[in-house]
Amino acid sequence: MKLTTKGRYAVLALTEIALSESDKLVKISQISEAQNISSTYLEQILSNLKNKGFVESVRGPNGGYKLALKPEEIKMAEIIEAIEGKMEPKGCHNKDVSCTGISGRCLNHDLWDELGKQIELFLGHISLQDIVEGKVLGRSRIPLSALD
Amino acid sequence: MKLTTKGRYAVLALTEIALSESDKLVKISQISEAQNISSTYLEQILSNLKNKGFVESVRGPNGGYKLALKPEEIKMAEIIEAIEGKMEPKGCHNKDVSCTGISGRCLNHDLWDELGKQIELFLGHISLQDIVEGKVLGRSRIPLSALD
DNA sequence: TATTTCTTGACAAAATTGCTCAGGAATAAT
DNA sequence: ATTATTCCTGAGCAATTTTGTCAAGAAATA
Repeated sequence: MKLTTKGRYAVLALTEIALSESDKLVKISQISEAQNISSTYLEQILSNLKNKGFVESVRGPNGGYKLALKPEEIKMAEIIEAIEGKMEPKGCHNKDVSCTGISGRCLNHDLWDELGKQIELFLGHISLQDIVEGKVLGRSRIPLSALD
Repeated sequence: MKLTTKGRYAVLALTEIALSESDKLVKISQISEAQNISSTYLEQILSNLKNKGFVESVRGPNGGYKLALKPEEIKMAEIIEAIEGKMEPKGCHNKDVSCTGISGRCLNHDLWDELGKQIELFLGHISLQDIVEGKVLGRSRIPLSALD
């Protein structure tokens, strides 16, 4: 799993865009100043977000970015995955040769798989609209109990 | 949040120890060979796990490690936190000056806080015993819905 | 005493992160 | 047409983190 500033900046940038009046273009310089993030770094990120279809851009004076989708349609998991790549908390790195251990199979594989699934479930259910409306706190849940 | 090989190796090592007959000492060389992990690297990790109270050690011929607690008492979150440090997916890095944005406050802070909470909830409910018994798969859950 | 095993700390190669920089291309206002 | 503005792209790079290695030693046992 991976979660770097790049992914967080992406969410932040999209949040800023979502907060502006609909269809009003938001410039990189605005986001950069508002959030105190390097504008050249943001350029990379927004260019990427554009290629992945989250935003549309207009060049030239008074240009900028706007959302290409409705805020309800943009899920956190999609943003992070687009920017950081597939988030699979790599299990045992040697699934080929070893991964045997004393037990004969890799018991940890399941753990990292399921953790990845949990993260994706969580982020996959939080939309940009939820962020804008502040409906995030208190949504995490205790996992299911071990079955007997 | 952080999850590197060090943390995964720690879980793996403890799993190997938990799988051996109770009170039988497990050597680093055994774990190293079984899982194909550098033994000198494992030394660091196990030494750390010992200092944090997860295992006890015996030096000399036929020495090794054994669990200092019952497998049910050792939770994944504790292991990872002991090895990798507090896992707080740092929200906005500038909570002091900026963090204002167009909106006037940092709306993303909640997201990373809650994600951190979700991860800790998940890993805090999976014990070493669960791992040994293979009771991990299928325990992740969909988050709560946004309240209206 | 010799061997085995854990213990500790310093160090280093490799990978990743978090940017900067230099140029370019499109658009709009003049 | 010219100029200013804005997005776009790729290269490169310093700092940090990761993932170890290595050397020296201490405790225990045979």
